[in-house]
Amino acid sequence: MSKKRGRPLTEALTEAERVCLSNGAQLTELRRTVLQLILEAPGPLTAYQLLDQLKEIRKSAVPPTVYRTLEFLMENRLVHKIEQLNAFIPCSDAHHDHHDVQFLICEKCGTVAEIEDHAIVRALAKAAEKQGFHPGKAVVELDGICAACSTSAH
Amino acid sequence: MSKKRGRPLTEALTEAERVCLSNGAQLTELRRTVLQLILEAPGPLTAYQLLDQLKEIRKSAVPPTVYRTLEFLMENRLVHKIEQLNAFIPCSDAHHDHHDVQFLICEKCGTVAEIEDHAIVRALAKAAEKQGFHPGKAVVELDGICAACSTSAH
DNA sequence: TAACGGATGTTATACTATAGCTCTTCAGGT
DNA sequence: ACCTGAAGAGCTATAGTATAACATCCGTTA
Repeated sequence: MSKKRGRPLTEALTEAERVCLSNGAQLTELRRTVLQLILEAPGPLTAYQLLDQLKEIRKSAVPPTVYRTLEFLMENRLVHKIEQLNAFIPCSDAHHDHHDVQFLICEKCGTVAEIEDHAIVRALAKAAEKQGFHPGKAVVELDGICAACSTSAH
Repeated sequence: MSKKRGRPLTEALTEAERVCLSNGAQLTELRRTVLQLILEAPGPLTAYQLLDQLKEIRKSAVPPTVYRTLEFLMENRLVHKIEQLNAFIPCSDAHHDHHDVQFLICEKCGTVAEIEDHAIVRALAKAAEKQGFHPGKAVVELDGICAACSTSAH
């Protein structure tokens, strides 16, 4: 799994603080800790992987602790859930529309890339309209092999 | 939940038989029964809902029974899993490319419509190519309100 | 100080899915 | 007829994912 992240950790956390403030929400120590674990991970983390790590820091952590925290972080657009994996990744950009994002899941290395492709969004909207369907959130997850894994020959 | 289905039950089952044969697979009584339950349902069924129904017919049914059967039915393109719901629906058309299908999930009535929109497929392929990503299967699930629910005013 | 709302603690349980081994059946080769 | 191998199904146990419901703590404000 590649360790590359778009932003340094502290910058991402500061940004998260700002986002929460502007949403009238508080990034408490627990929430900040969980977000940090997700940011530091080389790939998607399941709730229970997160729980195991969290327990080392916060003895009282149990499943509801992490699920509640994840719910908060998702509401505030700081993390995404990957439905196929039951796992969570940091949101790469708090500014884009949280509902119109797509994921590229590499079956080799396990990394998940987040993209925001407007052609896809438009195609989805148009297809929905054709059916008289009023769309809310879209789940778009592509499985395959990422660029790095397909060039490195094995 | 609307009860409308595209095809009569027996026709769908006959077609399923044909598909399995041409895949060198056998639609056994168990598999046929499970498929029929899914076809008759007004909406998506979870594995355990299916299990409960199956138990009334086949006393020996346990979770692996239904999961194995579902795996078979998915491999043979007879059912789809809706990732967001952990639930299963019949495939509306065994002929289309099983990987390039999209779902419209109504939050009001719970029905799921299956579509095959080539503009979406093309947009996905293009976006993947931009990233050097080699796509396999795509999960595309749109949440929203279906035409029927948005016209009937409530 | 009382009342409240948000955050977290705590216990229990519900729901989803798979591992791994056994047993039967049936087709194909001898 | 006999052996064998592969597919299907039975069976037990357990792993993994998620939520309900109620208790407690704490800071703000009426």
